[in-house]
Amino acid sequence: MSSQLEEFKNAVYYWVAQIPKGKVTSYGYIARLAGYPRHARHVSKALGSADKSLNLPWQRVIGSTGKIAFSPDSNGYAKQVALLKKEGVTIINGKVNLKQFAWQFVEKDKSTSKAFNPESFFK
DNA sequence: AACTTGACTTCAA
DNA sequence: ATTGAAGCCAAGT
Repeated sequence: MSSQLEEFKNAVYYWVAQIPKGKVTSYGYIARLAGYPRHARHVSKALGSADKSLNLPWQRVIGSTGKIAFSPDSNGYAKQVALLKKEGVTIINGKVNLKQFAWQFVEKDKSTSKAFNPESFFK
């Protein structure tokens, strides 16, 4: 059996992997999709401990206000900005214009929502 | 057991 | 638009 922590991580990784190239979303949003509301801070922790072989687009996860979560002088900050710019996302003063780049997982199309089922993605 | 620490969020000045 | 306090919660000291 897998620990609850693994469940959480897998769910987070799954949803982060769904973010389309050139779009961004927030830690809190991922937490909700994963089924763990109020765990935004743990999403960042999970990403930090994610295996690099998963090739997760971690750079597409930012703060709820569109701000890069890393400290501006940090190493990760520069890396994240570079990666985002590379895929067409514009960053102004450390922030992304959410009106333009925010990703929302919309389930209005119920017929395809089945394709996005974390349960079947792992294992 | 008590306190600190985050790649967070929300709300009120 | 900015800032700061408070709320959040699992992990680490």
